[in-house]
Amino acid sequence: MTDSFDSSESAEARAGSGPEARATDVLEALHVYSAAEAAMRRRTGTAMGLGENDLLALRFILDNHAGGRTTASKDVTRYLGISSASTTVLLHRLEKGGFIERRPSSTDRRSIEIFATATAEGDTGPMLALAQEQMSMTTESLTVEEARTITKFLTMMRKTVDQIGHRRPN
Amino acid sequence: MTDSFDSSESAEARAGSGPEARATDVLEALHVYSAAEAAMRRRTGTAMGLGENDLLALRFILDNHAGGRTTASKDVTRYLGISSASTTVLLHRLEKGGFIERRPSSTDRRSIEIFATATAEGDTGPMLALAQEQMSMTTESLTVEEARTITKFLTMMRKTVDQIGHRRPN
DNA sequence: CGGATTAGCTAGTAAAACTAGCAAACCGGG
DNA sequence: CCCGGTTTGCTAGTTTTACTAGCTAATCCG
Repeated sequence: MTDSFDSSESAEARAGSGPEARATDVLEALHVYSAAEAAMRRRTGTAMGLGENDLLALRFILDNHAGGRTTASKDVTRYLGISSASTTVLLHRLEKGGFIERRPSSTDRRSIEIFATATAEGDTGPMLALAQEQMSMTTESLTVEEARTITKFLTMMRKTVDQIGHRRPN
Repeated sequence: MTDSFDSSESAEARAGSGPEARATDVLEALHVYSAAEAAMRRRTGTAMGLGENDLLALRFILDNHAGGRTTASKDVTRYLGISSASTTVLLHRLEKGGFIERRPSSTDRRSIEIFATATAEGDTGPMLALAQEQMSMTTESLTVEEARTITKFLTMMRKTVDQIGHRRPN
């Protein structure tokens, strides 16, 4: 699938060359990674009848659940960057599929609280957990220094990216 | 938009705590960045009448062009991981928009060669270049050491991710 | 209290992917 | 040489999924 993306090896191959080449290498590696991740999500998603955004939303909800946080519709909306209407339909889709439950919030009667079902934990969980675990193994091989560098870099890049092309849905 | 992703600040805030916390911080930062990038691509794309995959394809073609390689329909198909039918329509869309030209291949008469037009270079270029430039500025502030660390990490992660989804959860 | 804002929903529309299936060109064994 | 199998790109019709517009109910705040 993405195995045919020829440019991928060049960044690694050049990973120790001239000073100007570095910056583009990083960008290219980042870009290649993004493509690989999207492809992975597509594989995983279609394998269990979910779209890319459905999967992202589900992971988001599971992550929140694991962290003891409840998730609301608006959170998903903001996380995915789609409209609130799309989010409604997406959540109904996940509910009908038996992955989540929607209960009215106890504190805000306009809002809903989203819970992942046992199905989502047991069926999706392993699937995502496997990915998560393999990725964790990679990150845990990093030194403290390296981890800090990478985290700082990614946060910087996120802020940069957030400022490109301003638009506000809903 | 993604500025409201509440979990985002935690990775940065914790970026100096325990050694085990680092690994998850890196993963979280990576996730958050991915979401931000996808949102950015969505914004940029709709701002110039192109979808996410259109933009990815165009960048792929421009990259190939810059590297002296010609692009065929099948290459785009494999790169994006979509069906050949979708690729056909996508390319026709880009052609009608004046971003690419499709010429019959000289060596294989079934195949076509895709060329980016001056419009794509001059019109899309700046748009993408702006993003690229801003991101470049970020990457260029890195030291050699940091750049190497990040590139190595991203490449490792890509390899990990490439192996996910070719397996069965049950 | 009363206007403004926020959360979620419905309805209808548009974009973009999919499947199925086709014609032309290419490749390779007999 | 030639005939079956494969590859490339295409059309047609369908499905998925996000969008816009606009609504109701709840909450916030001056």
